[in-house]
Amino acid sequence: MTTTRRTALGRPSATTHAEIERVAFALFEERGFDATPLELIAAEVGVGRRTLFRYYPSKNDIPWGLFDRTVEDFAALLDAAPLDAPLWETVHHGVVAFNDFPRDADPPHEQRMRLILRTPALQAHSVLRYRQWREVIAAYVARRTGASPSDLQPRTVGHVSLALSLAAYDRWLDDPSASLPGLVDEAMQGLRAHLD
Amino acid sequence: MTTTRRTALGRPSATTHAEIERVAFALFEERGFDATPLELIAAEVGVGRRTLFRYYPSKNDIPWGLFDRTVEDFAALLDAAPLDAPLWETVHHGVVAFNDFPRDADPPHEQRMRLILRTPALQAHSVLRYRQWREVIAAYVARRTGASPSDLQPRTVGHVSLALSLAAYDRWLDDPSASLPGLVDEAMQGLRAHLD
DNA sequence: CACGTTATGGCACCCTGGGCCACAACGGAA
DNA sequence: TTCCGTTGTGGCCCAGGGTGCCATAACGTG
Repeated sequence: MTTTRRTALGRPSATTHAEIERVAFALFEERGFDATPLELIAAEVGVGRRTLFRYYPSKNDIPWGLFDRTVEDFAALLDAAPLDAPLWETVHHGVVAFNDFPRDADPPHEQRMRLILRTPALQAHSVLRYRQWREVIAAYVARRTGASPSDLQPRTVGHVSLALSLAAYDRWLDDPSASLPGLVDEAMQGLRAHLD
Repeated sequence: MTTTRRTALGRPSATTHAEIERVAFALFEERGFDATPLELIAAEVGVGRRTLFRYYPSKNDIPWGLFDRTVEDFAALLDAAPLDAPLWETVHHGVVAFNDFPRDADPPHEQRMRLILRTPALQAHSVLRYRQWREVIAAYVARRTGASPSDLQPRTVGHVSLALSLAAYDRWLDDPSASLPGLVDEAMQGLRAHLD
């Protein structure tokens, strides 16, 4: 994305991802996602509609912020895990830790995830974003077990890890006072009990 | 949908879901989903573009055929299962059986699922369609355990069941000679082994 | 033959997204 | 100071999905 270039060469940017995000979230909150045309966001930010597409590939991508960055962190987090624990535990702890978001995020993590997971268009789009996240898990499992990332087992673990997270988010949005990582852990315990 | 009315009252329909599906699949196969405008499908079927929207709510819904119907069957299938087996087994067998599609479907199940799961726009849309499917499972689990369908456990089982199915489909599309229900079962075995 | 009923489909419109391109706004070199 | 390369902007135009509105076509019935 746009790391603040020290050597400002060429015309300076008219806005920032953060600025667009602030304006967009305010409007989404006020009028709803679907009822907020990009035209309006652009006007509010003070840029042309065309310019928004240089900051985000699509309207659906605006609420995600720097998710790509977060995915890289997730991969690093898994790689840094000790190898003496059982594989499933390592993966699970990674997933739990991943969902421990800073409380002072702006916009708040709850608002962001509520928007994404409760707006049909965004909920649909989310599978495309979560794809890379699943692949990080599949790649890790494959490396630990000597399998290929496209084998059934690594893919299954990727899909199931996402499933647990989504179930936890579902609950969390119903009652945001609960601990999100705690709910992910609880979902895993529930699954283990279910399969026992 | 349109069950063939014996008492034809008013103007008769100009086409059928089956007809649209046939034409659409042929065009999707030939030019790809994104590169096939509804305009073209309509022309080929011999109706107006506007009319297509009276048969399908969106372009994304065309490939799904009678999935709604299938969901009802799935619910019935779970309800008919004996109560003496462990809950997880009942659910799992339901999921496996659900994925045992007739070989003579038209268009072939493989072609349909390949289109849906390998086209990004359709892959995204699929979560909206699979929602009801997940809810059938959550409702069943809730009924069997005395919980609420919106509790964490039923939702988790719904999400995880879908995860297993998707992992199996992923593999199956790579190698369609394999048995799809077999792969779902294998995914479940893999998960159990993983969590052990 | 008129009438109610049901489906069609044209028209106007809004919205997302992308190609194209002139131009604006910088820093640096001459 | 002026010119130039670089980089971001944003207007214009178009394709395509999706919706509301409404006139009209194509039936069966009385």
